[in-house]
Amino acid sequence: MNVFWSRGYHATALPDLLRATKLSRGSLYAAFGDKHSLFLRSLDRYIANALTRMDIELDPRREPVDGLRAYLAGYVDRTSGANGRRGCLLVATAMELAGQDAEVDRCIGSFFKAMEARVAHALSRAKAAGKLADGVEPSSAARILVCFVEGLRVVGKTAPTRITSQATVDALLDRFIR
Amino acid sequence: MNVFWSRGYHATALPDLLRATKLSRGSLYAAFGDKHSLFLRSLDRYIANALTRMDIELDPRREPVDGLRAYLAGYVDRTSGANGRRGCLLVATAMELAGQDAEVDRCIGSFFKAMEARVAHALSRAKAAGKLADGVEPSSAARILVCFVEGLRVVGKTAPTRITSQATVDALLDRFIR
DNA sequence: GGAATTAAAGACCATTTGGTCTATATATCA
DNA sequence: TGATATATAGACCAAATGGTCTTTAATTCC
Repeated sequence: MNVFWSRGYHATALPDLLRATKLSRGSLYAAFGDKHSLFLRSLDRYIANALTRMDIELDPRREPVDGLRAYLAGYVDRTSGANGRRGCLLVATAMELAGQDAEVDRCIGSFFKAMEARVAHALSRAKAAGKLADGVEPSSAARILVCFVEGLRVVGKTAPTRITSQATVDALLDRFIR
Repeated sequence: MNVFWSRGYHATALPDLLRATKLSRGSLYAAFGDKHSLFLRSLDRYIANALTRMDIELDPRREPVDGLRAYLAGYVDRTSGANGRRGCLLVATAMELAGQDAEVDRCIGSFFKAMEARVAHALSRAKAAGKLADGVEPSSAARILVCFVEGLRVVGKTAPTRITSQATVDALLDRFIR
């Protein structure tokens, strides 16, 4: 997973994968079939990680606003410094392969939907608790947040400065939270 | 430019470029040096197009809020349907090459700064005209908008539905405009 | 210990990659 | 028309690509 993450699909060559998996050529093909299948497994794993992380951050037993703060703080972290420069396997794959690989399309599309649903759920709990600013509607606000964090990852590739990311996140949240 | 735009740097092979430019191998190398230089020229052109488009949309002689609406409408358009699926050369390049190609880093970093500056300028004019919601600060709001639109491009790769994009943009603008 | 299974190393393959070079055709200009 | 410059087509190149296969080593099981 890590190799694809750092370099992208096309830029990752077989030797890179062999080095990373410490497998021989034969064993790698016996275990995973081919490069594409291995990539799909990596992507699945990456997505599963992201989703479980969100489930922790946005746990229904926590204060929803705290959860959203934690969720966004995670993105600040992942778009700062070396993490930022490394980028995001999901966004990179979306830009590199979406529209040309049906399987990838499915994975990524469903991930964005799942993420949006989780954020929307947290937002509606926040709304029920009277913590949302007037006129904020959870579902569209969730879509805004999803776009925003993915955009952060893009901008974070070239300008991964923690303080401005954090300030930007705070400013955004400020428009939604009472 | 169009070939790189549709397929990305690594996925674009020499034959693709020959077909697109209608040049022979020899002529292409005589004219552009190599694949990398040609790519850089494409990227420059793409960026120049984007910047002049923004200069029109956010023209200081127009109402700043109208300008911002036009600017965002452009992104709705570019992230919907076939346009959305095609994606964005800039975002794709950021994810594919940033951090591995100094020239690309420079181009993209300066583009984001330029875009942010233009948006910030429009926002501060809007603020001066009393059109901004309380507590909105132009520079951080500009950063938010830049991240948001770039995120739209990412999400638009797999879910390029115009109505939801438009609704999301409207909902976001609603948090900033009085 | 010895047979059988498993995995590692890497030779090997066809194809494709980016890039060069030569031979031919086309256009330019005196 | 005839000499010269220009651009074409495409042969050609070494290197790298993803993928297979055989040979050798290590492990497992009886």
